[in-house]
Amino acid sequence: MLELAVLGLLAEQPRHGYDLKKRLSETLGPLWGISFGSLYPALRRLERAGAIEEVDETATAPAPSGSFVPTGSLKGDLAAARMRLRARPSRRTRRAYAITAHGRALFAELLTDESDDDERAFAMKLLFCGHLEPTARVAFLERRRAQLTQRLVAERKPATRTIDRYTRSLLEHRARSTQHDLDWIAELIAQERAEQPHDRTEGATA
Amino acid sequence: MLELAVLGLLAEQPRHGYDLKKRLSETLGPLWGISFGSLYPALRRLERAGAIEEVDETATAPAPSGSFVPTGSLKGDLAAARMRLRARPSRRTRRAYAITAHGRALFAELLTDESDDDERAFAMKLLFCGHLEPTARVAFLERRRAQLTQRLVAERKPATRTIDRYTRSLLEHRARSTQHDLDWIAELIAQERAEQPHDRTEGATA
DNA sequence: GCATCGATATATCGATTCGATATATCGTTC
DNA sequence: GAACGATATATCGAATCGATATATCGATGC
Repeated sequence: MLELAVLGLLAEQPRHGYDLKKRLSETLGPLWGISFGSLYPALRRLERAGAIEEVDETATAPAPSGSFVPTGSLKGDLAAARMRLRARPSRRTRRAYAITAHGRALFAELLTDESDDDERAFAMKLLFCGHLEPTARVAFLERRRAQLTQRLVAERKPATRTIDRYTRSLLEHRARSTQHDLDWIAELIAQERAEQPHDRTEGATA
Repeated sequence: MLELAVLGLLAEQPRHGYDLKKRLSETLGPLWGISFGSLYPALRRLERAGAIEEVDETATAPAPSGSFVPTGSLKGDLAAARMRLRARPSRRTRRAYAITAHGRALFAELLTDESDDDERAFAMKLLFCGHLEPTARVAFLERRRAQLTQRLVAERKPATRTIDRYTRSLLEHRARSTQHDLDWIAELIAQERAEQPHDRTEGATA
């Protein structure tokens, strides 16, 4: 699962481990945040699998090297050089990784894989579902909706045994939370359909 | 954390592993449900620590051992024995565990431990917070409230970087969910205070 | 210059948990 | 009495976490 997140971020641009961790932690929050203890092993797994490769950090996005305009002023050049240095302050043998062609294929595969649909996987996939075709994206959201609907049915049925007051409160709250999630997904799907009114080949709902 | 759940359930009555798993899974749901791969090791850890002990399943609640009246009739004894067997259909060398005095102390300690306050721990503790003193229970809920309040502050502040549409939706939904959780906790606290209007030693809120 | 400090950064360890799997036993059915 | 499905214990490998170790850089103060 973590692989998906790493590949998704590296699909945008090369990054190093600490950066990946920061991005994921601030997006996923403390809950579902990842730790170094899982990130670095994951990076090595991906590298071993040929999905990512270590790259020179100077070779990153902005523009091909030597692109910044020479000002002609020494002072200006110095300032620019300092800026560049500031932009990549290399700490302890920083190792940047870039995604490979094989990595992109793996990313696409993980993104459409239906066998690992737990809470975490859904959140991760949603973050990157912009990479999916509109049709596939709706299918992904519908899958989640079906999952939540099914869960809600199970949660709505009254408990078979006598339960503690606090337990009951927890159960009730959880059912409400599931309903809340469901409404959200339904809203997302509605937005998708509004933007893609065509293509109704697969008869989902009415 | 799993230890807390096991001890909490065994505090009511002796149970065997499969039973514990069933109870916890149906209460905690698929999310936060436990697996055998963690339950059985946990049972052995607890047994090794002297917190639980294996007991004869016949020695459960109803009455102390040797309590059922010897009928004097061989036929009657046989029927009674059969009844007892039927009452506890022992599958593959079923092993029932009971909590020990030391286990109860450990349970109380885990229940009031403030160092492990993640989502899971909160749900688990809430299930058993009926065992706490009203004061301690309110403190526990207040701790959770503070935690959620803090999280909400972090989630409410707009993202520093430009984010994807789906990412933004996820972030917004998460903030709403946190608010939802917060309302729930506030309600629980209000109920507690309504029932325990005395004791306002520690000036929480107004 | 240079000592120190805090933020950045990679890495590893032990413990915990999960998911899958193996295996045994019981009750039921035919 | 064979076959089957539910009950039940157990273990394995992989993934992850939380803590910790270690290294490097930039800034500060002297």
